[in-house]
Amino acid sequence: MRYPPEETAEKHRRILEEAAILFRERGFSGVSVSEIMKATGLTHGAFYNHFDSKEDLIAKSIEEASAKALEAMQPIPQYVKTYLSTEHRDDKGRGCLIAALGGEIAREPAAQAAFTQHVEKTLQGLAPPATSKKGARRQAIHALSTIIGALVLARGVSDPELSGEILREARLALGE
Amino acid sequence: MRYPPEETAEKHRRILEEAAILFRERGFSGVSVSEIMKATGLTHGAFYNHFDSKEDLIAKSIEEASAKALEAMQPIPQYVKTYLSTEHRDDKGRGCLIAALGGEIAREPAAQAAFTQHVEKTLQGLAPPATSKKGARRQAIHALSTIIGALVLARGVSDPELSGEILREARLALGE
DNA sequence: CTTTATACATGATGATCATCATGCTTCCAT
DNA sequence: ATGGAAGCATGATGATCATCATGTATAAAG
Repeated sequence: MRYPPEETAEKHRRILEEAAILFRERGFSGVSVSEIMKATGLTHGAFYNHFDSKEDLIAKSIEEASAKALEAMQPIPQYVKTYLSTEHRDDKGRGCLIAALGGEIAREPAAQAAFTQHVEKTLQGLAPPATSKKGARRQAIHALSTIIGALVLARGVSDPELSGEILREARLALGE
Repeated sequence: MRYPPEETAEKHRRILEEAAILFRERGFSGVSVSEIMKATGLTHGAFYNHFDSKEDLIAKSIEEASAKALEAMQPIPQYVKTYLSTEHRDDKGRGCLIAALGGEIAREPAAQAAFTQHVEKTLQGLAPPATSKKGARRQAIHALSTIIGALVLARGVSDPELSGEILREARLALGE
């Protein structure tokens, strides 16, 4: 049956939200369209009323995750600290898009435009043009690269001690 | 038909080699068992004479890629330079295992033991206990994290200028 | 108050896979 | 030499998907 536009828009939002979480948790190919729809309380049939294809959803869900991440950004020192926490390491679904999906995005052309925007905006958030200090841009690239790499390592490694060491040492190497 | 042991061993090696390349290029779920076998000149039927399952192959191919990577290791300055080159960025198949598959390995329990070994050995290669300088271990973790993160970013971004900037600035931030 | 299009559910469809079953041929142990 | 098993190819099997087709109830347009 037909539904009022607000309800439809709300469902659309929730599909995006669930997709953004599930994709970060299990990867693009690790989650089926059906699962995403089920997670939002609908069935697979409704999917194509909201998106053109799974690829389309992937691109849009990256924008969704990006927007939320940019809202929560902080100056470098605090950002590094929360980014390299064990809580972030253990909460992929709500965590950094880049660390969770960067590798797969490199193979998913449909996702790269949104990803590029996200990276550029994140760098600008870390090195505000207002500050415009010499080397601020380089420092942003350096810090972002380091925390992403460290998080990927800390998540992939099965030894909890090594995982913790990586987080800690990367934090210290970035000065606190 | 039956084949002499040397031929069989050689085929086994080539399956591993092709798998290690294809997985890095397209991800674990992006490559089928059939494709890998075809790439080595065999058919899918022979696969289970060599490995227990695809998961088994994944674990073994990580060991294969790791061994080759460790052979080619260098002291940090040179390592950083070649790691953050556009050539490495554009040759995922023969490049760093961690940057190409780190994200997926975090979701593949069967792969994590081999991955953990690889990370630990790489760190030891970058911070030789012989050198045993204060902070060598931290420096190794820092450098490795940074180059991995930078490579993931440079590969995922569709703007070639941004991609190049990331490689360059990360290199400079690590002191040339 | 009709009419129409929308949003959804259920149920195909066709493709892709990992894995298994079978049979043939050749190596190897006896 | 000979019986058995190894190594491979071909061809199931069954599961999982993305996507499409259809029916239906209702909101919105006229």
